[in-house]
Amino acid sequence: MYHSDIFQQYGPSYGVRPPRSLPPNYPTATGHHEAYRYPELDVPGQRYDSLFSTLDPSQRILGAAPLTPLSLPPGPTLGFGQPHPPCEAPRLPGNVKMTLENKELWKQFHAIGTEMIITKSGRRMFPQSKVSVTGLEPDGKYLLLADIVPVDNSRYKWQEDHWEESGRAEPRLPERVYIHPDSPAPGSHWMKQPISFHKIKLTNNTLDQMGHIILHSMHRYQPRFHIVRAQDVFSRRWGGCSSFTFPETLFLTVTAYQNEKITQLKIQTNPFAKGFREDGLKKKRDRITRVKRKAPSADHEQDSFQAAECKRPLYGGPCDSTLGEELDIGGSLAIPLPSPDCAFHLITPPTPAPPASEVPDPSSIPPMTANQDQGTTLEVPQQNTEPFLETGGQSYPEQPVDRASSIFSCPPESPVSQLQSVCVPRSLHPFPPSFAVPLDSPQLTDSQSDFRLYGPDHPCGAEFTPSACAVAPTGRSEDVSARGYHMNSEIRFPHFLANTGPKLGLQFSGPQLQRLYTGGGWM
DNA sequence: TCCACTCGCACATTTGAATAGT
DNA sequence: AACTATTCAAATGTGCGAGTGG
Repeated sequence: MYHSDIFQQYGPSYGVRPPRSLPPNYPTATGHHEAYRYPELDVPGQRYDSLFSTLDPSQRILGAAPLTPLSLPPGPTLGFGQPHPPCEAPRLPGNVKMTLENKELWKQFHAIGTEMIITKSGRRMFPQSKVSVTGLEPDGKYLLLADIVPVDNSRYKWQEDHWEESGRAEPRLPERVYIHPDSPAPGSHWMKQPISFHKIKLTNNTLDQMGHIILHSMHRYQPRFHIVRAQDVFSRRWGGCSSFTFPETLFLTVTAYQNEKITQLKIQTNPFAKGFREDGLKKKRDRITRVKRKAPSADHEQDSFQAAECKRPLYGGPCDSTLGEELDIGGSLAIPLPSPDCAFHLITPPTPAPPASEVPDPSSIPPMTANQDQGTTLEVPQQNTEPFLETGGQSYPEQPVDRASSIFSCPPESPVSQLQSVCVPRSLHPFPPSFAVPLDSPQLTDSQSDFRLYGPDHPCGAEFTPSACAVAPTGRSEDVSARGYHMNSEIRFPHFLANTGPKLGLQFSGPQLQRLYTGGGWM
């Protein structure tokens, strides 16, 4: 049974975190960056207004109540292992662990260079993100969140058979956080079965109001997963949080696949793309069409690829987030199966970012390798931009697969005033060269500058429940979908907490939140 | 001309309502 | 009346390829 069957009253909802202020060395007025910089977004309290300029201010997206005084570790992730400022909640105990469930499939894609299609209307990720969690208190309530942050400060282009940099990255867009629809749920619920984030959708539409995660095309991104102890998504206090990344889930965004191998692998492994498999009707028909339309040489190229690389099964295990179901891998791709350790990297621990002048020479940083023993802690200079995953060969090194050791736990927290202590895997696994994070990537520092949630006052006092602060969702009757909720409807919170310092500004909109609102009340 | 991007298409899967049977 | 199983249509998720625009 899927989670949502159990917690039907909690539809998936999306959150938006206002963009952090840009560091001094972030590209600004040069080149084309400025044109996309949305400078008004830097102004506390107005960051999102430009995104919804066509809406009456009183009806602009919601801003859920002062969700919490805490924040997720900010991006960007300039390479794995880079220290992150903390969430403002204490870390969850070190025995809280997360593993990537379908990592074999992720590895398949990662070995080639994962590409994710992004579309205006939003596209799901494939492979899907599916994780398992252990170490939670069975009766404690937790939220599971996911977000996607840029890995570096570059834009990429596909050159014949590999990716290469083609300039600086587009400015960062407002970051959105996907809240798993089961949230909040007891630890026992999260631990009893794998947790699928398959409903995450990626878009390149900067004006998106559906709550999809907005990304730039031709950029590299890293999904992150966060476990937050809280009574509900609107909790004002978090009881702790931990964040996790899995190196093999790094991907490049595209509007059309560039690497033919990725296309073939997606077709072979994604059930929705069955129609494009060699034995599919569509494939046969299209092949006929192509033969008529194209020069023979093009077909020859296609066939040679199929012959050379697509004629043996990829792997045997489940690869889909369709919980527990084995995927039908009908055919044939001969992408070499790497055997890396896919240990996740706990990115939680953390201290505020130091001044740029304190940034140490990356070369002075001790080498880090994957499969580190649990609990190992390294002293890592702050603001290190050295990638966790060093540049290496095209394939993963052979390493013993050890699930237990792939789980990483942190020792007790040290005072934030002390040198930052970061939990890192002991061994690194190399990305394919095209995916390696350049050592000289400009640093994107984070500043925990305070920002305001919408509205200067919050006349509803401490009551930040929908009944106290929200207005009923709107929606025309003709917009009601067959599935029972209003399309394009929003739930709006007209009242907001006055700014009292750094806050996470989660926002919600769209049918998901309406379902949350109408589906059974609030916890 | 190149290339990133959008859009419509056909196909496969998923979902949920309607119906039949127990 | 309640529950389960089956059927079917609509919704949704795919990659493809033509067309567009910078």
